[in-house]
Amino acid sequence: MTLADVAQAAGVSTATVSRVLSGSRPVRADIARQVRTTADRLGYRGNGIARALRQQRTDAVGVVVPSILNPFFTALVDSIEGALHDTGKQLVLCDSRQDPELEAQHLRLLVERHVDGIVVSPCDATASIDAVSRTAALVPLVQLDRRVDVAETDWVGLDDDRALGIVLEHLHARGARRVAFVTSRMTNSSTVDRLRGFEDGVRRLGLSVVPDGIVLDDFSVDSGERAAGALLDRETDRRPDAIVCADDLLAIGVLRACHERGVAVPDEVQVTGIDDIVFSRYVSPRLTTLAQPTAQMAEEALRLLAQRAVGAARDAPTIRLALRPSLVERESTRGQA
Amino acid sequence: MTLADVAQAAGVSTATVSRVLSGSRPVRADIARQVRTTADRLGYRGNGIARALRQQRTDAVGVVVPSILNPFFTALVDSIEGALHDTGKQLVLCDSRQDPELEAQHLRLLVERHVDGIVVSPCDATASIDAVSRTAALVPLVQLDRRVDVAETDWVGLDDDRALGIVLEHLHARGARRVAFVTSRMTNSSTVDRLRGFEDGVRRLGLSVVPDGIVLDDFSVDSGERAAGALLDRETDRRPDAIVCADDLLAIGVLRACHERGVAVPDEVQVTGIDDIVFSRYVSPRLTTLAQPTAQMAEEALRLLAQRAVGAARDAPTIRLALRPSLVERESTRGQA
DNA sequence: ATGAAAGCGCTAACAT
DNA sequence: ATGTTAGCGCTTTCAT
Repeated sequence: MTLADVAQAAGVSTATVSRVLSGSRPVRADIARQVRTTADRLGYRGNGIARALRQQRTDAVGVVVPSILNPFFTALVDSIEGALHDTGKQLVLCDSRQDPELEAQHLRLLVERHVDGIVVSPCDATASIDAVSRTAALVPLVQLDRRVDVAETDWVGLDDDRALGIVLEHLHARGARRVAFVTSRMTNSSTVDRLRGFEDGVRRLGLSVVPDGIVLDDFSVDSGERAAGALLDRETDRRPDAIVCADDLLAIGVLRACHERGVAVPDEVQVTGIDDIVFSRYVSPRLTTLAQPTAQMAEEALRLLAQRAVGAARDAPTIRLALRPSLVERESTRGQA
Repeated sequence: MTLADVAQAAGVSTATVSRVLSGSRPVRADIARQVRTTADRLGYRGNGIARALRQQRTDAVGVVVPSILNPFFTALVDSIEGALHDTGKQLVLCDSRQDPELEAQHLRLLVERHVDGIVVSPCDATASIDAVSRTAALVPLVQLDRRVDVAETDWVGLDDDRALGIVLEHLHARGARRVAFVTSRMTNSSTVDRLRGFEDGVRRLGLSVVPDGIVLDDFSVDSGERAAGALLDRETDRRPDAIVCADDLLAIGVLRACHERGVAVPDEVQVTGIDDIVFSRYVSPRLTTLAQPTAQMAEEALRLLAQRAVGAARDAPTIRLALRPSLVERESTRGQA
């Protein structure tokens, strides 16, 4: 069942059928109707592969994330899928499982698949450099959230410096003075930027960091729980009065550790996260956190991709779009003083 | 940069280059080496679109889920992505947002994209029938988790009858006698099957259901919280001593409602979920639930798809694979009596 | 073992 | 406004 079959059955040329079905050029109304009826009757479907080969465009975009199981990336993928669908494109989803090799392999496959563009959140700030820059040389590519510092690609993400500033100002205004920071190992850009933002904010606001107050593990509930354990099981004067977390998973772990020890949140210790994942609203106490504008991030990323797709802007200067986070005040920090 | 370019540069025919790079037929060792070197030097990439057109195979599988934001489907998609990658295929992800129209549109696009197969969890037991059966007539298709009852497709999912049986036996053994069931509206197959399983189990074990003890809303934390509110804010003798939930989101909402009211779990009320989403381990008390074997489900689904792909089994009798859930005992039900 | 050439199904340039 | 035809890049007969 091909265009040619429809053309023959309708007694017209393949070009006419193509024009009718794609609407690419005007066709006499009665012929158009006739073609459409015939196509319908035969159950003609169209072949996106043949079209893609001819048009050099697949209407597919590849997305590579470190872990779809991380609720933040789930939300991001959801936003991207929605935005893509609005423009008639589809999403090829790849999970790098935090493995640079697997990530590189996925990128290679996406290039072979000739996707129209690639959105990637590189799992490792250094180990991902090669694959990302090689790929960017072949296909429009935009980095989202995490990035590697190679000059030649656009990036959309959170303004991490400002993010930590907002959190620390909030905590400071609510009476916090001796803080701790629970984060992941410094293998990705978000982590690095957030640590810098934390240190800048501490200095600026005249806060102090408790001894061994910066704990590095990975983005998971369990490691948040461990980290908080270490911060809470010590003499009162070395305990923090606020624990800032680099993401919500860690913060939820911290809340669990507090609950376990009967440490009152927010009265004894205030706790904050980043991302505003769905579950941050459902823990007790509900988590104060910084929401990432995932819908806007997705939209901007795809806009940049589309821009690079047209030859003109192919080697325009690259853009870094740092979006503003918004504080979601809930119950794990104190009310207005 | 095409095969022809490589062929010319290496001084051989395109056929030879193709044979070398795909390994489809033996080629003299020195020529092979020469071809590979040339391809490397030129940075030749290969064009999956052209290959797909010629081979009538895209190495892509479409996946359509009701909502990627539901952690159960996230886990399922993750499992599918992993299993696909192991077989060199990629995943085209579509979210129907619980909308049968959107779902139908996604299915149509996947057919046009000529994916090798489709895995779908239909969002509506009746409204999805048309699109699913039409699609199944054109492409190998397997239903996963939810299904519509059309004869012509394979299905892989949980043994829902048995699932509720296991839960109720567990609760009964732990002293529960007057139970309630919190579930979603009867618009999808899982829901229908689970309700039947619940009613069968109640009868078999001689349990009683409290008045208005079956609450229908949707699969969300908020609706679980509402439902539990209605069950708990009543005279003691009309309260359930166990609340069975049709998924973990509902159960987490129920736990919140209990916490809010100071109702002790599991001492006053026992609570169970289904799915074993990641967060069920991180609520307080940790949730007793029924784990779905998502990895196995994904694997079986893809196996069935591959089977249908070969012409032979194209119209073999359809298969329904009901997998056995496993109980994960945590803190929201009582210990061994 | 290698090459020549057909053709997968479509669109777009060109001709009428 | 419509038809004819080349060709997107690859794999796979078929012939040698």
